[in-house]
Amino acid sequence: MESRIVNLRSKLDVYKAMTDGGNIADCPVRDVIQGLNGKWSSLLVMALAEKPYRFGELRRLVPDISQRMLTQTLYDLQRDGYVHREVFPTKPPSVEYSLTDLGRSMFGPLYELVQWAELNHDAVRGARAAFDARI
Amino acid sequence: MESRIVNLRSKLDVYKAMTDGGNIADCPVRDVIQGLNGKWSSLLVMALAEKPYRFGELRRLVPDISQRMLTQTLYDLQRDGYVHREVFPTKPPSVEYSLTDLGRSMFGPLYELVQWAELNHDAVRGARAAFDARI
DNA sequence: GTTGGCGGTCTCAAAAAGAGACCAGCGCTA
DNA sequence: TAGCGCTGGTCTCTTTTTGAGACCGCCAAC
Repeated sequence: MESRIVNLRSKLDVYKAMTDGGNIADCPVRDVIQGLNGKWSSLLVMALAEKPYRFGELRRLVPDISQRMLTQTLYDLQRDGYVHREVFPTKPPSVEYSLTDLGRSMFGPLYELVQWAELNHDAVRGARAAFDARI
Repeated sequence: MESRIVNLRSKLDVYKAMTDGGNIADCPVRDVIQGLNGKWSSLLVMALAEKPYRFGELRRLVPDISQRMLTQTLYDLQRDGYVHREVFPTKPPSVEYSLTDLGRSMFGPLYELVQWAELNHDAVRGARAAFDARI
């Protein structure tokens, strides 16, 4: 099984990849992860993995995002190659956002993490409550 | 294959999990993901997945983290149940941080994402460069 | 006695995020 | 024809988060 091989590989390998062998500050892996760390990035990728959406649709889909942050997060995702932006010359012009191949490829691992969160949010919330009670 | 089943499940399912079926704002999945979104969280989890570390060791291992953020991120990770904090009554007292079972369980999916980043950072950096050149 | 490591806390400045007003262009309605 | 709403944004202002670095008591070695 592939997953077994993965588990047998030293965790050190990946940690080294993340720290670039001492040159921690400008590590490419950290650089990439950083781009996904934003408050809204993963949520928007999850939404666009379902189907392409237009700006206003995303806005209504995620009502607690500000227009400013929606613009900026989509811009960043586009810049990093996860999202494609297409303007249709209708009146008024509409703009559609969709995942690129790279975005879809990244969606795989992200999906795993979200699935883990779905399975374990009770444990996390429990830990949080227990921690807060102990204080 | 499990992964095939995963791919066949509607992406909508997971998106719905992340959006809590309309109650997007207080969604538990988003809540959990949010705790991992910090700038330093994933890096520290990667480090602690290798082996337990003490405060000062982590500080030296990640030289560009401020002491303040190291304290706070470890505190948050501990609160969410990913990290265990143990004080040894030496002189001066030393504090060891290690992953809990929950933390190790979360490390799995996180590892996948980091591995993806390792494989694809060239593509991301390329996309970024192309995007910046086009502007 | 002074220096250094231990694991932090505190303060203040800088950066990022959030709230919401504002914009041009067009279609609809009154 | 005057207003209104929808399109996808930008601009400004305030609040929150992060970063840089001084400071803390304690003890051991020099």
